[in-house]
Amino acid sequence: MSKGPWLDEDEQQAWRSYLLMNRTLETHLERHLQREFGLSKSDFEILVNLSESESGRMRAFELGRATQWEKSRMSHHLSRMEKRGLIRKESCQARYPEIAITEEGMAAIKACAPAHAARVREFFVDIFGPDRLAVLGEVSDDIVAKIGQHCATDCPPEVSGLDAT
Amino acid sequence: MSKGPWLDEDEQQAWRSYLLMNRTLETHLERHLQREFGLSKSDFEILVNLSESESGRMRAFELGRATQWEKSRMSHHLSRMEKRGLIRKESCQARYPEIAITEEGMAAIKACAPAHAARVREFFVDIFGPDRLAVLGEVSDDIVAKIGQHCATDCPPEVSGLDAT
DNA sequence: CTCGTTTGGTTGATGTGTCAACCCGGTCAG
DNA sequence: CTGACCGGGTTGACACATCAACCAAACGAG
Repeated sequence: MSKGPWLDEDEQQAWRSYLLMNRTLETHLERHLQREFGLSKSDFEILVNLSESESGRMRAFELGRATQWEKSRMSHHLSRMEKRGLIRKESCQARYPEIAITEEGMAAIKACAPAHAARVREFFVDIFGPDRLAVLGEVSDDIVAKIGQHCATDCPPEVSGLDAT
Repeated sequence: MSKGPWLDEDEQQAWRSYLLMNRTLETHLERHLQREFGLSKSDFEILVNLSESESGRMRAFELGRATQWEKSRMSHHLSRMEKRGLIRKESCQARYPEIAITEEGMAAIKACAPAHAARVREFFVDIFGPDRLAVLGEVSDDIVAKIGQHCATDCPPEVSGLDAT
């Protein structure tokens, strides 16, 4: 009953440790971000990308590429962020609007970035240490690559497109 | 500008690889679960716990301890799962209801577990390999411990309890 | 006994993610 | 020109998570 694809004890155990660590770390980081600065992880991600871009403005689908979000999620979230004054949708002359970070958004991310980085260092980077961290990075890339190649052949994202025909 | 708590290039890079891997793996696993078996990760987690218990029945707060969910999340989710027929709340003679897995729930998890395990193996366990996996498990436990101890001293979960005084 | 607290659990409001459907402007085949 | 089909983006409905407030039984000290 354990020959198939099953995980043995050790594997099971490591996998569960990993899952728990993940959840714990994620919630820890997000709670601090939220409580101290009123930003969600999602807000943070968007603001990081915008603030790192030269002009402080990007097209929505560039953000989508960078964050790997679905376009509808992006659209919803950007609307909410605009309502909160963190970004602005600028319709300039081009046919698609650009997303620009506002003063307020810039201030928000500058305020929270150091504390956030410090936490990542304290609870992740420093516990791994340089060597193991490097290994983790490599393995992570391998996993992403493997899933990517798997999906390329196996799960073309819901093509069958017939709209309303 | 990089002396404070800041992350250097390599650290930054590893951390981002890790984040991406995480998201990718999680969404990959969850999509398959959802599409092939109609279960969310949350459903899966509950059903795993119930099906692993001797009697197939647990109190809600035991599930809470096992999954680390907030009690309100648990309550909401159990209600939805009951509506879908995956579990049952049995009010027997004790004052608090027990959560029991149904035939249908049992069938669902038995159906999806092998495929799920196979994916975890293919995209995670086998890519790490036994040694690195073991290391990851240890580091994960360390991180959880560190966050735990940090929170014990630093962030007692919002005590101030005054109800409506 | 009675009041205050703790424990286990529910509820409702709100914010967020996902899916499917749709819209609109280009592009390309015929 | 017409009509299929993109790519980029929005919308609405729904599932889900979180928070705060609440409820009821059990416990403990006075």
